[in-house]
Amino acid sequence: MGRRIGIKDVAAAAGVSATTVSHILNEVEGKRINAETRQRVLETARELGYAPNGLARGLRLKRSNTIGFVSDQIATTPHAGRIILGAQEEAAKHGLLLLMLNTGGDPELERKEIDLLLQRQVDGVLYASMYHRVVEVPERLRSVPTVLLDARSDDPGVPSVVPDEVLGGETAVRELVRHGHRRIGFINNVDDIPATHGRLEGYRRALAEAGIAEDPRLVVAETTDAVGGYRAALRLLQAEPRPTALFCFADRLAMGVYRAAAELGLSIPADLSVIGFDNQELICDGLFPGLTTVALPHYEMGARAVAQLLALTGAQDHGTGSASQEMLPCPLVARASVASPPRL
Amino acid sequence: MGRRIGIKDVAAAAGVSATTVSHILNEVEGKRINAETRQRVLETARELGYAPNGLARGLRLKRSNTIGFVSDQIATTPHAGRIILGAQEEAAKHGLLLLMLNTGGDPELERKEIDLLLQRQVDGVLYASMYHRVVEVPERLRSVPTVLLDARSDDPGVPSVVPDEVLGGETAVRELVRHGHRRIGFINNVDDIPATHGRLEGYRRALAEAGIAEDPRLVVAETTDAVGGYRAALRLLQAEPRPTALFCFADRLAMGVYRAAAELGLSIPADLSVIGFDNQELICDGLFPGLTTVALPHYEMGARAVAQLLALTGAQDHGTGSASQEMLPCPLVARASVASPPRL
DNA sequence: ATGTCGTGCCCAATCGTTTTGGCAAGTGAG
DNA sequence: CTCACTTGCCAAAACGATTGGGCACGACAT
Repeated sequence: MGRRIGIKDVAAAAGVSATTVSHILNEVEGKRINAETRQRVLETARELGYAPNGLARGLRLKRSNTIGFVSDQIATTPHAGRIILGAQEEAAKHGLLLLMLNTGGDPELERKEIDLLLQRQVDGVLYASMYHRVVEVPERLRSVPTVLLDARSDDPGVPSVVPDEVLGGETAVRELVRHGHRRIGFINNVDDIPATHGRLEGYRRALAEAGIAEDPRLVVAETTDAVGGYRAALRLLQAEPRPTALFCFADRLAMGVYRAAAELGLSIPADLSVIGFDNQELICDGLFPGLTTVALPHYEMGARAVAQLLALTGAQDHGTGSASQEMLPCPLVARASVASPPRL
Repeated sequence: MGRRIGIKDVAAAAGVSATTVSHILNEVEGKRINAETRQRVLETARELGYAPNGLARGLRLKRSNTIGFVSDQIATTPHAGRIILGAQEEAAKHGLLLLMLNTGGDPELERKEIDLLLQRQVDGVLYASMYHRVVEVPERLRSVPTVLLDARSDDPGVPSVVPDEVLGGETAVRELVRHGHRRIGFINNVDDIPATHGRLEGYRRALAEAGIAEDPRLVVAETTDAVGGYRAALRLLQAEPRPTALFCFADRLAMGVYRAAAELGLSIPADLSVIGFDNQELICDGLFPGLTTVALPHYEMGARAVAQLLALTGAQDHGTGSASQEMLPCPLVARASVASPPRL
């Protein structure tokens, strides 16, 4: 079991000092190296398959080229994988690796785990939430550049990346308006979170923009699951005149809406158009007809968060400088559940 | 911005040498320390909030307390989060952190990323697949303890953790038999992967065990999505006599089965019992009635894989020794889609 | 011959730990 | 008083990289 080969091995093989090897491999400015020597060293390094020891380098440079990914539950929610993926790929582009860590929402555990991260000398931390919400940044993280992911802070000095809920709501409703709908119901969520308020606001803006008066009977709030969607749809579809389209706070609600529509003998999209939110492929593709929806930009959020972190660590000032609370648009994903309203 | 405090700071504050502090904090055997000194050092360490520098320690110990988690696409598939979670939590129990990395199935990228991991001196690698399959272990990983996760190798020397597909199939069909079903259809997958063969084998064993002759017309293979399930169900439910229960290779297929049943005027579970596989909560809870299914033990697989890795690194021999190809059972998750068959 | 300068390389210190092999002081026996 | 032994601690050498400050040598001018 041969020891991993180190810089000294290369130096010895090439007949120079470790210093010189380091200068060459790192292309240090202001150091004069004979072209021939450089060539020789580069070649021996390649032949020997030399790769620097990250720990040693990190120790010396006080940088680990590693960023911590702390999340409450993210690893367990379905679409969250794309956040991780986005972050990981963007990080990889810059030679960074992600140290994953799930707190399960337990503050005690969170404290311990963050300490573990800091011990590992992470260059920065992504503090991610499983759904868009407002959080406090743990005290421990003050000492290291931190970006909030799918979460934001009340302190405007803390950088964050979240979806633009308002614009997302607008996008959904505009799509319905575009197809000619004027009586549009909205099944909202009941929780007091940014998405609830934001999407409602977007719904209203899109209606206003189209010159449609809001009918309060067309907005209901329900628990965000299929049963909630079912109940809400039954209620909404009793209103007179009956709405020709429903905007669901979440795709899961739409599952219930489909069932309600089937029971009422309404065909989607001929009699009723439905649009969701989240773009959970399992649901959207599983329903028939396919559910048109608005996607949360998970991948992009992950990527942007890493980019922000990089900007932060680049700047000397941790915090006030280039920190920004970024909002990403939620794109429409058209499938087959939206059509023109039925002729009366 | 005060420098992080190191072991020397503690030593100075406590009036002893760094050596002594190290001995005390690491509870080194065979070193005699005065009880009073020990107390004093422990206290100053706590007061100062000392935490060892992981990089320095790793460099010295040649262990990074970090394990690499390499996956093809895992971060993007829905239930995969639980694999990560299981691995992460088990790792955390032993003070290990997970370095995440997604190859996207690109071998070139995979090679580069694995090199990155090795540079970081990971203590071991979890090589995970997004679905149970047979893989080759990349050459690069030969130099470090590796465990396959939701994948296995043809080389029996390579340890791995996978779900027990056969037993899972048996579990599903037994549950139907237990409720009195004797005509049980199976909608299988079309791909040539272990799950396809395993679950079919399980189906057969359960039938045999119950003394039911297999009717080839009751087994069909379809693409694993709602549309496939729909088509397959229409076909199966035409057989005479009509099956009273369907076992679906995947929950997604069940979505289509529900639709087909509704169209045929069959009520679930009164007229038709349905059982799925995967336990994708989004689907199982979203369907009405809730889908009884067999769960893939994602969390446990992640945890077991870490445990195996630990066993490997403990043993001196990388490979042949305690390496095992482990199969985990898939537990039944009962909801509301299975009942006794209708009286004829 | 002496001084000056550029070129090409290397020495040694450093990062923060762990660990080996001590050493000084105390204790008890002879 | 000397010797042997224990107790409690510490100095210094790793680990593998980076880097500031050289040093030796040859070329060229004076």
